[in-house]
Amino acid sequence: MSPKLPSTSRSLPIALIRAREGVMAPIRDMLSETGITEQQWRVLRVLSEYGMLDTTTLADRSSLLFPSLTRIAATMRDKGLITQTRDDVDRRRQLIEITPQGQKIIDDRTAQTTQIVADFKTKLGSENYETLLDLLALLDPGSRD
Amino acid sequence: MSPKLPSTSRSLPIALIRAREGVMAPIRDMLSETGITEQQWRVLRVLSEYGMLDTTTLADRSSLLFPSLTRIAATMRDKGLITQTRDDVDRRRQLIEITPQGQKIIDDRTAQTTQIVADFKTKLGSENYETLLDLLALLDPGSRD
DNA sequence: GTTATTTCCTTAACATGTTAACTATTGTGA
DNA sequence: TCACAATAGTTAACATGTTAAGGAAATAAC
Repeated sequence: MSPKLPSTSRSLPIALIRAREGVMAPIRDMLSETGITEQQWRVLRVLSEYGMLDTTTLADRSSLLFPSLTRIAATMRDKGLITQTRDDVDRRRQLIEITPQGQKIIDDRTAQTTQIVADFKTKLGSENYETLLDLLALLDPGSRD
Repeated sequence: MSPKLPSTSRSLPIALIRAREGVMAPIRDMLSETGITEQQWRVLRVLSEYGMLDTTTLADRSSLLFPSLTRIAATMRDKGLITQTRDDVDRRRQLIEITPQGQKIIDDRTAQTTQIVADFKTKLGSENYETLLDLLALLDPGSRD
């Protein structure tokens, strides 16, 4: 006999989407004042943490697909948030770096962002929060099993 | 002193994105043969589970925004996967129902989908799997605290 | 050293995400 | 009943997601 599908209310993909909505809501509220998108914020965060990166590494660490990053980087370059330079050794490669103006966006929102994270930890409890990150990491295709 | 932002490798939004990528990968592989998208699949799943629904309820249960659902429904109607009818009592309201052709897509993939879900349960362990769903539900803005 | 392959990135095309403005229908209050 | 507000959806505009095709530079094969 044919097995039943799980109810959508107990579906892992849908639960992940909804959880993401919940987590992103306050972050989007914060970003709406800055004129940058959630993805642009992610790129700034990664560049701020790791310094100058090539496009491939940046896409990987920002969890963005290549074509998306191409467009996003062009937008951010036009806004003066990043710089793009060719790698002299391997001229296929492109190096991307955050500008002081980009870094300022991060710095100006650090306190708010920290508060948002703290609120979620409180909501879930520190232990649950860490457990959740660990379980999510198990589903990450990029992490080793 | 200004507090430090958490490393992006331990960021909840990014962890949710990556987990979703991992979960959706096999589902997308399955769907690529059918010619429908992940969101269209979700709409079919919800309609199959709940029967005829108005647009608002369908959008909510499918975790789709209104404008997205408007376009998706038009596409699915053209493909013959759903029907759209006006509510005679309240003519603002639109009722959407799955067609036999749409139901067939679900039925033909039930075994595969069930297997994918089973694989994830095995990968995480049944207990962790349920814990994960519970924790994700806590972040869902639609659920009661 | 020239062709084939691979790597890194861009472009294109279509679907969806997101916010805001807009239309049509229904409900309300004076 | 008439102005006003609320509700249900649509449309528009721009950004991103996703897959496929294309282009340029580096590498491998011969």
